[in-house]
Amino acid sequence: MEIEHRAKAFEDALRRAGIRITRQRAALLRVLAAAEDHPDATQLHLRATEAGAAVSLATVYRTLSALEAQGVILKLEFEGEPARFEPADGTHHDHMIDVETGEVREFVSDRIERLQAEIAAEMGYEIVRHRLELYVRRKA
Amino acid sequence: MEIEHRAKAFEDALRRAGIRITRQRAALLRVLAAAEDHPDATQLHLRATEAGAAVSLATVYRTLSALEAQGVILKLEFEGEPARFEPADGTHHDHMIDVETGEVREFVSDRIERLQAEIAAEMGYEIVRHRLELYVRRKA
DNA sequence: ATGGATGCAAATGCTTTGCACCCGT
DNA sequence: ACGGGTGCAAAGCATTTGCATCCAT
Repeated sequence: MEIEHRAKAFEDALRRAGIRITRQRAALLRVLAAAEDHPDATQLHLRATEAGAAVSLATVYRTLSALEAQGVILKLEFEGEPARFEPADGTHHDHMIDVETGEVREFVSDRIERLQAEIAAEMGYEIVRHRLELYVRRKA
Repeated sequence: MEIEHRAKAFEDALRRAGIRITRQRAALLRVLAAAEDHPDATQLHLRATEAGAAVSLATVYRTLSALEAQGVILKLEFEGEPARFEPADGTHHDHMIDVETGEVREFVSDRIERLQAEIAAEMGYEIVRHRLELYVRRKA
């Protein structure tokens, strides 16, 4: 199954970094692996709890930090809401947020990526990371 | 002088919106009009205080909200720091943050703007606002 | 004069942390 | 067994808010 496989991949990444796989971390990894949306810490806490794995909110935060440090997940900070998280599945993408519904959609644009790099280079910099968010409304 | 002129323009915008120009607001407008950088609420509070105009931090926040609502200033929310503010001088631009020094530089790219609009349109949306930040490092 | 604006301190919301106990390796 | 991990409650930070007082219009 897809989710289990993904969860295992996460575990391996952590183990490689010398991080212990505890009951609560395993639970969170499974929840994250199953996430189709972009849940925040509280939602992850809730999902883990509903799945029968008691985890404290503090541990959720601590685990998310560790996962982010390992590059296993990405932290998304949209305007005016708690941070959300998504599994880092390798392919970089940016986000489009429907301001009406809150729905988040992903998109990629090689051309924009290239332009960003060009602009930075022209000013004597190289890009470490970037953030591009489009707050949109469904067209009439 | 440049700064006074800018500050007056801010006052007019507020008066037009039926907002009273109090001593503390006038002081903050002057501080904002003089800001070359991108100060946060605490820095603005400090500057107003140093300039001899006592303003409470709560009022700084309340005034910043009002100014933002009038479109007179823009709120910038970079990663991992308190919100910063900049006077809205009409021309839209994005930001490049030097991760080493914290320095913020502005840039514009019509091409990126256009591509963003295209992408949104293709997906059936129109852009309400967007946020593009490049976290960069000086090139070797 | 009168309703919006201010100051203070308390409250909020998200996130982090100190500490004593626990458990994965 | 031992050192990292956990839970709990308390602390931290940026920001907001209730309320009594004040002042711009």
